[in-house]
Amino acid sequence: MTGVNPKTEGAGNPVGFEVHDHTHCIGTAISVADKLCEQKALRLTPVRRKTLEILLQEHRAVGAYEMLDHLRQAGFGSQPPVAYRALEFLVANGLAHKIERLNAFIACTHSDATHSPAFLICRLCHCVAEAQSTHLGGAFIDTAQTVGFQIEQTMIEAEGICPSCTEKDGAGKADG
Amino acid sequence: MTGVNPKTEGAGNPVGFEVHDHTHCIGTAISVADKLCEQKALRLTPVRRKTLEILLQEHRAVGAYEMLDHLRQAGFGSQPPVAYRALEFLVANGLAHKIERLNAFIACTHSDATHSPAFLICRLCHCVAEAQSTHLGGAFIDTAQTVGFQIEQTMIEAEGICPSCTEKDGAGKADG
DNA sequence: TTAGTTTATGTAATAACATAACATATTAAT
DNA sequence: ATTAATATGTTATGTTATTACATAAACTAA
Repeated sequence: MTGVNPKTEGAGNPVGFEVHDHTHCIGTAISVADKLCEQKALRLTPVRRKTLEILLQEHRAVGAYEMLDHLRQAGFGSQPPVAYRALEFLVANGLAHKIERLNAFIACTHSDATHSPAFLICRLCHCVAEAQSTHLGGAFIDTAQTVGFQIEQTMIEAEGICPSCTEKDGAGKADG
Repeated sequence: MTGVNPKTEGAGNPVGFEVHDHTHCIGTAISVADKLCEQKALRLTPVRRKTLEILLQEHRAVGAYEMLDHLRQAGFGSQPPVAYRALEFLVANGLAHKIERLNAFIACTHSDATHSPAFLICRLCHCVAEAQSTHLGGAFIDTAQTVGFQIEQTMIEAEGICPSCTEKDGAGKADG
């Protein structure tokens, strides 16, 4: 369904469009989440922690029902709210993001601060990379200010083809 | 459900965050659509035309099932594909956009050319304004190029509070 | 400790959004 | 008129998400 087989991923495999030590990044992210929850007096309960771990392991956008399968296998409840509530908690606290385009969720890779996420979504394999959006083009901000709209949150989702799929798909679509 | 009552809108009412002659803009948009379809040898059939008219009249994001209600009342089929197909046609040909955040559709207000839409979505009344995104911040584009991702389509959806709701909501949240 | 409160989890039921598949009808081309 | 292509109507089903309510665990204040 996604074109990615998460079971074959491991440390050193290419994920998120680049090679990195995946095991390390999971551990780091969990530590960061722990610290954040301690600071904010949030409860990173077993389901929530497990949900975050699954997102980190998969390292791609995971649908709520797919997450539910994982959670059930891990011994948690098997009804939709179990997954939706855990995901909601993670999103609300900046530990994960929802990719609207895919109706799916992904672990945040920049947990250090509140940020406007920007995503690169591969339409072939559904891999997702999170970029630092930092700020939008001035024209957009200007429009908002001119009409008196107060922006609270901005979402940028770019759809296209990831480097891995560009290779598989043939050189015809790449210019280099 | 949406906080907006479309039935009370008319020429001169504030819609899309600013006052304008709504009747005029509907007529213009339909003309543009007619011309575009003629040029591209596309068929703006009765259901499709009616669907576009409804989007233009509402001047806000309309869900597929809400659209279906309208279409049924206008004598068209009453099953989901009727609405989804018409909306798909409009979106595919740049006459409408899907707001992923709301699972809803809105008429395009810049039909003159292919463009990357950017939306301002009011989280209180679900009004939507379309801005010209033109281009994104360089950092984002750079990231894509660096990792070798080929962007095909970009979606920007900003959520916040529209000027109309800012007024109603009290001055507490506004700074002016 | 206990009682009361808040927060989180489990489950059932259902709502909301979307598509597949197939029959019929319309349009365009010959 | 015949054929092919496109569009519509309808049935059925798949997918995503929420409401509502019962139970359990964690916190608070005696």
